Amino acid sequence: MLQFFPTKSALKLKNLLCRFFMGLFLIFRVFRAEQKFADHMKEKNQASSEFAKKKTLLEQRQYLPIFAVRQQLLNIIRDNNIVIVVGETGSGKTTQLTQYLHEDGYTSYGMVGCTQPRRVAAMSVAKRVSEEMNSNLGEEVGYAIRFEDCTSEKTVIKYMTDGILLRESLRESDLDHYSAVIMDEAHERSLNTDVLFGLMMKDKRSDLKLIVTSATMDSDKFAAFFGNVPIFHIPGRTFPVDILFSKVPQEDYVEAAVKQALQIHLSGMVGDILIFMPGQEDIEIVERLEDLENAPSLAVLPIYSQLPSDLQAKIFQKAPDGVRKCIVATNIAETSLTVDGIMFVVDAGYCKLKVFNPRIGMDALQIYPISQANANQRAGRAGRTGPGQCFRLYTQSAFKNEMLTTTIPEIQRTNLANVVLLLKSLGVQDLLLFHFMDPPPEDNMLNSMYQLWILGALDNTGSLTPTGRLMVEFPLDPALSKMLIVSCDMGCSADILIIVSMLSVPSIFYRPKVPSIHCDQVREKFSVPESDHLTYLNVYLQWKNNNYSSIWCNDHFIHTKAMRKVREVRSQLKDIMVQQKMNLVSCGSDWDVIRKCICAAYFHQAAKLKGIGEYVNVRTGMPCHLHPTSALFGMGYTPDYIIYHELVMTTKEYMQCVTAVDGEWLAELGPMFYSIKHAGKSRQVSSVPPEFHNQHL
DNA sequence: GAGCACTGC
Repeated sequence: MLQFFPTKSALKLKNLLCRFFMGLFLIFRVFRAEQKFADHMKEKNQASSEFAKKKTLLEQRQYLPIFAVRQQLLNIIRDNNIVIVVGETGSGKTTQLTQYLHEDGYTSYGMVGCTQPRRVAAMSVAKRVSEEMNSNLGEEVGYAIRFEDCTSEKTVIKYMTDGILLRESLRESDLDHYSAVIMDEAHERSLNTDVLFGLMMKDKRSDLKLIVTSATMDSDKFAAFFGNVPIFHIPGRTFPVDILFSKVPQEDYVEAAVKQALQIHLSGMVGDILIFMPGQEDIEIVERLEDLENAPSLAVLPIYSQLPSDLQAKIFQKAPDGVRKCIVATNIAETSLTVDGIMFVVDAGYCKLKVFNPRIGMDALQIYPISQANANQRAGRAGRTGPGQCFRLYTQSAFKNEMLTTTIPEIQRTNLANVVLLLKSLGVQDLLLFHFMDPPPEDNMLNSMYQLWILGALDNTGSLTPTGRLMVEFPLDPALSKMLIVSCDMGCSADILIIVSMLSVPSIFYRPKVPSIHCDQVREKFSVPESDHLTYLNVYLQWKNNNYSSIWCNDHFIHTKAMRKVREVRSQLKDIMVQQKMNLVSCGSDWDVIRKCICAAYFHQAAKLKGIGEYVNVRTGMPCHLHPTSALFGMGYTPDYIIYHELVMTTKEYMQCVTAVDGEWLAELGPMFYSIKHAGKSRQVSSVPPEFHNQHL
């Protein structure tokens, strides 16, 4: 790095230059107006500073490991339509590959597209590359993420999230605008990446170059999937990390992690510590590390996605001199954010995963051992600024014999209703024959098709109905799209639009670590006793009445960031509704209409009261519980029938976001499920035998 | 009377 000190000779030089420019100034003044001169100097200064910047950027580019193999890489891409690139951390693949293809002429007949699994990555990489190419962001180099299209007609290099490319392929299936597509970080195997993989194999243009980047572990599998295509290896530039395994299995990983961190801290070695924990709860326990009096000058900083952003920012701030940072993180720190200065990683070896069970239509959020790939990624976090150490709180044999090499891809453990709808709209006839790299369980596919049939998106032959076609337009789960579509006929679309937007954003309510009665009292002000959905509507309307104020949010224990996102989602959905000529009307204060509309899209997720505060699933008979955050919880108001938005298994089977409905609505709106049984005076809704359902699969 | 890893359109 260059440093400038105002020495004597430098001051002399400055004086000389000043005189020189003063002289110039006087001469110019004779011929030109002052303003013109100023403009000229401005331009000149800009040009020279840009030259300096360009030079250093060019030098930086040439210093990257990928530069040494540039020509080889371009040759192999020229000779093959699909190439797997293994690019280690720090190789420069993400910023350079696109530019090399541009320099090699690929942008003369189409764009070079590059997908990223995360929005921030797409934005920041595009910014960097536009600087390296000496152009303004959004011109030659641009990016596109949800809610933000920063590209123009000039754009030749386009970074985007994988979801954007997937949506684009809906509109033009052969990706005509592109001459080359790079799917970066494909080893993360996001749902969108996996669907794109299959589509790329289905009917790929013969002149489209596809470059898939992967980690070493998956490269052979990737190459085989795409038809034994070549693998190209780019070395990385990171520092070595010593890996130390636990000699014996640890019973309590929280305690073990705290002990290990303390040992590092007291050993006198310099550098910050990063501890990986599975969830928020464990992180809060580890924080008590700070209380240990014998640990001087240690700053314990938690980080997880639900943490308010001002507290999140703390991990990036420099600690005071002599203070060591000890960051306690979920797997958010594995890929999503990078902290410099980490020399030690303490890895508990667990993470939380959401796994979908199609048989009962329920997600289970559970703690699982991480995979070897995760473990290596975590260890790598210690080697970014210098040589590091990674302490694994599990044995070497556990690593080798008990951990999977890679994590089970999302497509095999998630509800596929959305994927099925998307593929159907792309004209994929038999989904079970679709070319997935790792096919999802058949049960899962059939269940999703069944759910789409219930919602009227698929007909009895399994083809897309007009309703289904309309549902594809919305970036929503099928039941939510359905609710929006139905609401137009029921005259409450403006209200449902808000509810759908609220449901598309996680965690609206903020609960402080030390729970206060005040917080609960404030919350009760919004509560609509018969419905969480209506409670959400209420919150949004009140926020709107308070001019979308963030102070109002803070005063009412509501996440401002989440509410802003709700507003964005609402506006995007509204645009689609207008475009699809769907009418936007509010039913005002007639909230029964809204409840009925919710019922029309969620009748398949209903529960019946059985005992005090106990519910059973109407279809499966499985006991389900109201979640304690529900407006209906412990209110003494227990309706006979409710529908739920989501069923999640944590410590119990919990229904999240519920609304009271009339039993008769269920029979009326979901006749394929329910019939009214007349038993004396009272009428009961009963489930239609399941054999009936199977006729349609 | 519970507690929610992370993404994305």
